[in-house]
Amino acid sequence: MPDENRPTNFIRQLIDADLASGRVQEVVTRFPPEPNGYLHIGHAKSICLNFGLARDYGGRCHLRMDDTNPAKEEVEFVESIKEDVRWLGFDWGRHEYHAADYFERLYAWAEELVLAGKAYVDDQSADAIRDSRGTLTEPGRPSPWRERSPAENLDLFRRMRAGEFPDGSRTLRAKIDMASPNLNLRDPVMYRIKHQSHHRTGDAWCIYPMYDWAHGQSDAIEGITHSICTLEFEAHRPLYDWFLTQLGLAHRPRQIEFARLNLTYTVMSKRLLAALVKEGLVAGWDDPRMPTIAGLRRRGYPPEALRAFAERIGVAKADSTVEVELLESTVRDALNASAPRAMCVHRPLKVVIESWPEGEVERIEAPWKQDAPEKGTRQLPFTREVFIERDDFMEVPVKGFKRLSPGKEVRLRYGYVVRCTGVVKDAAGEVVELRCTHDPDTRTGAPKDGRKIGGTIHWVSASNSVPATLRLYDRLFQVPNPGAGDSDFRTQLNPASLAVVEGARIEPALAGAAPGERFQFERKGYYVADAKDTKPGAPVFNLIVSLRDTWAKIAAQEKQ
RNA sequence: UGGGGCGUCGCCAAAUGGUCAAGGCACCGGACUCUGACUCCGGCAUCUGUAGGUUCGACUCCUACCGCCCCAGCCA
Repeated sequence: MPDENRPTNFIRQLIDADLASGRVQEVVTRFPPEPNGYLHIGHAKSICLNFGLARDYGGRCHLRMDDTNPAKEEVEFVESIKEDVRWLGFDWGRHEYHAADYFERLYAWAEELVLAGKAYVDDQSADAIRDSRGTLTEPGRPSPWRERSPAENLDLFRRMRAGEFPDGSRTLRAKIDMASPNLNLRDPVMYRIKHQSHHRTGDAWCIYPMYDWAHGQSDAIEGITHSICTLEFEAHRPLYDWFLTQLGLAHRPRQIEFARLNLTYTVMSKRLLAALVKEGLVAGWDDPRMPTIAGLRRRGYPPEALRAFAERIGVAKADSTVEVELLESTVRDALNASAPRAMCVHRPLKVVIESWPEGEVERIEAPWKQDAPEKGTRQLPFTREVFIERDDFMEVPVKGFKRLSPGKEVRLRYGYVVRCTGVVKDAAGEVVELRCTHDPDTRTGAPKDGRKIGGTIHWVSASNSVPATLRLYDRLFQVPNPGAGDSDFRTQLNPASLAVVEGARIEPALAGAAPGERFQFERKGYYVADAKDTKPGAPVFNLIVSLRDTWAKIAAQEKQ
């Protein structure tokens, strides 16, 4: 039964009604991707919806490869799809199916329709079929082959299957209504001839079923109760139902349509995503800037964040575009709860603490996560020379600046309060080093005299830190709706979507980060050790999402 | 244009004839803070595409209009 705490939606209400009326006794859904590309976050919405419904209603969700077009599908995609669904946290158990496994059954049903005079073999070319389909306002014209006898149709259809005819020479069409205002009902094609081997059935077939003919029947075979798909299939529903009715199948799945996900600053179509990859605009399907599940995984997004996101955006029928900020907020939420904290200086500025004895190292024990003592601690070596963030020093501080500037104090997180006593510049006038003194009484608490320390900044030991490569990712596009109208999304790419920082310094405890391990680099953002490129001794971290930065916002407003 | 859908706060999205126009994100204040993070407090639609109508009462029913999306693949 539905969970009272979960937001309702129209699909749950339909299911509730079906259950209440006794139309169905259980809930069986399916996620039916075509294995012709990588899954993206829009698919994640559908996966969470279908598997989530099955989970909440104590039913089941099937994973079905909708592989009816051998020209586009590959096993590589089948594998990536399974990996992605699993990674998202869903389990289809033994219910993995392929539309291709139903080819024989579908064929037999097609013969039934032929015999019943409800389908016919059409010898027209694709062009001729298009020309006779009519337009939005004019009815179509019947094919000259529409009135063939069932016997002749059966013979022809069998010979189609036997491979007697070349590609495109004939089709099997449902005999419905060439004057229907719904174009999908104007004798839709059920089978086309394609002498092409299929990733699953090999060369067993040279005719392949169309989506409309395969989908509803596949649903029926599997006992699907609610066949959930996106809005563009709404006009196909009468056809979906027509086939089921003609076949007189006992089990009647019900098709329900919902609005697909759109995200700002993102493209979601497989075509555009493929173009980004093919044209080398990104580094591959799993480039961390891609909205593919593989890309988001490599980026470091935790699967629970994607699930929470799906929950937060809801399900409805109105076309909508969700702001990426909502996704980012969900990711921060998940990571804030789980990620250990650590320190990483992105653009190091050397600080010499003149009051600290040369060569002395104090090992400071700091928690991995302050509110989660069970996560343990790590040691921070405090030394005479440390690095701080260049941005955390201003020679002439603007108003409101709480970090370091000449004569002022800041706390080095988990360490001491230091005061800036000098600034060293190079010939060009660039600040290259700071001189400071520390207050030895401030290691564990506030200064004895009660003076307030406004800011705390992160730091690493100069001698006991490790260099790391940082990959700072930002949105791939600089416009909210790339490709809108007749614009070319290629011209809207964000040139700063990837910035590589080579000279960053991380605390020593981070040196051995395992690929895929996530951290919050305090005051900066959440990072993940890159799954492919991070190596012992040469760590590479990807920015998952930055921390909210109120100061940056204030500073930006001051500027205007 | 024929058919099918959809229009509630900047973005999502509840509400299914009875003072309830939820909630989240964003945004704006403020508190707290050894992360300018997190957390916390407060603000944010007299109004539900528009115009009429029905009703004691309408976001929810009716009518008309306006706007947006989908359909003319032997793609899914």
